[in-house]
Amino acid sequence: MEFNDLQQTRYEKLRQFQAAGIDPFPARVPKRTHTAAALQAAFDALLASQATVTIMGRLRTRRVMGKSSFAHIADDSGSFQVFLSKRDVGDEAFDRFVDLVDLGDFVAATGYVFITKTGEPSVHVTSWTMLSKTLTPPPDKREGQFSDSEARQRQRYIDLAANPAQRETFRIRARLISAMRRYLDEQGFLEVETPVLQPIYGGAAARPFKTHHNQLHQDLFLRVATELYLKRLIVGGFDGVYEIGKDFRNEGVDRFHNPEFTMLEVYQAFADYTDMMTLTEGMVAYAAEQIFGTTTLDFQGTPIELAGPWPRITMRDAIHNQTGVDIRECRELESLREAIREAGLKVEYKPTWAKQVDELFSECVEPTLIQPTFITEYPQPLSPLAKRKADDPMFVERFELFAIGAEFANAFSELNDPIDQEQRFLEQGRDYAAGDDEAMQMDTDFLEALKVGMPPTGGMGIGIDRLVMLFTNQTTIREVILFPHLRRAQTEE
RNA sequence: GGGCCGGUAGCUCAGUGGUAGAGCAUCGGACUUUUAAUCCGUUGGUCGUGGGUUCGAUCCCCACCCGGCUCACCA
Repeated sequence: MEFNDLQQTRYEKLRQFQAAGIDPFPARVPKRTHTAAALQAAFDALLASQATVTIMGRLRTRRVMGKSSFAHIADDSGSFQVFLSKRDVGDEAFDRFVDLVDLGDFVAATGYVFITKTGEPSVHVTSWTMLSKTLTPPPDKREGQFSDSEARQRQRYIDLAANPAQRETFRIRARLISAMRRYLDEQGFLEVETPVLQPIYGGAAARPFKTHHNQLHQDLFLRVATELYLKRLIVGGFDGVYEIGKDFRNEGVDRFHNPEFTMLEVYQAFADYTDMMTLTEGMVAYAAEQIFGTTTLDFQGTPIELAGPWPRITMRDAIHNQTGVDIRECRELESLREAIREAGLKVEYKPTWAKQVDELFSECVEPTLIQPTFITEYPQPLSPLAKRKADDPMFVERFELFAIGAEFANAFSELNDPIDQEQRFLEQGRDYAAGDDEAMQMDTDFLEALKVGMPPTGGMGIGIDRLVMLFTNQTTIREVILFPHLRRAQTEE
């Protein structure tokens, strides 16, 4: 193993521990009586009782003054000051603490609590134990100094260790997922797991990752969505199912996209897309309330109000309000383009009416949606798995949820007519042949399932990572994923 | 993929066509109530990689790698 200068110095201290008969990586650990936070909470009682306490963690700072020393020991809950003196721990133990322990090392300290001259609750140490030697020094004794985003993401373990505040993001992430799971469980939904490796991918407009099963000589795709399997389960008779898991999409990486990301999809029998709106706003508000005790979050200085009901605006109205263009009046590509021209909008031309509507919406409306908003009634060709509106088959019963200018969720009244669904797949196939490499594949087994009969069903998918961004006030998805995708670093030889 | 910006000590960053700088960390010394302790001294670099121009390149030019922002595409 190769060491740099700093690591070499620490390695030599490790050898000195061993020479003194002390294992720098002991298997047995003294019993921890308190975390830093617990010690703080119980401090007054401990001060009165003078009970013996033991805390353990990384040495974060150390101030040596000849024959005594102050230090801070940091654990997952926070940090706590300890005080050592030669008189109390003995010359040998004191010198070892000063000479052989480095910042970042794990140590245990036992003693009794007291308050320093300057009023800081502290542990007066009577003995200490080496728990684990660290060879690589912490980047800086000051928190938050390890700030290079590339280094932080490549070596997340240093980021988390050096920037304890960073751990809070991932605690909130865990609590958010936990809260959503609890909400759905309490409503009677069944959590299920469906295949990640799929012979036919579908359920979203996206390019897949392709892999191969050697023994079966079979190409497989990593799922881009869980939708089509979850709907098969509704066919099977479950009233409500959900899955929280990774989807994989072979696309670019930016502040809203990671090639693998976490999605919640939920399906409810005998329900429609309006029920999904109620479910979505209820679940998100519940999670915020559970985690923060409030439904008002701050995102980059803007208060975001999550308490429902959220505005429900049709795509037609949203576009009309923002641009004056009425997509109901312009039902042909040419007339729509004409209206866009007349309105003086800078919108790229798209090959079909539906895609032109989508472009118009994305450019002119989406960035304006800061507070949670449901946009409803999408053009049918953009929605190959959604049920048509009874009074206007050019549109479907669908909504997407937007906030902070980005899309969060997508939901519809699920198409359960196998004949219509087959036509939609065929239409997708034509799109694919025409060069749309994100179009879905014909899934004949899914059609077989629909032939067996699927009740009217509402379905919804929501991007967990983006929700975590909103909940943790982060502007890039990389900050809410522990190990985001990065290009391979240059080979280090 | 396009445009713009960046990569210098372990970390955070200055800087220059002529021997490479600071703070913190490291190392040595002083110090028994410190608070990112303080004080004195010290070590540490293939200046992202590879070419080119030049007497001389970390600096100028070209290509590439990695990252950030942004545009395009998408949850």
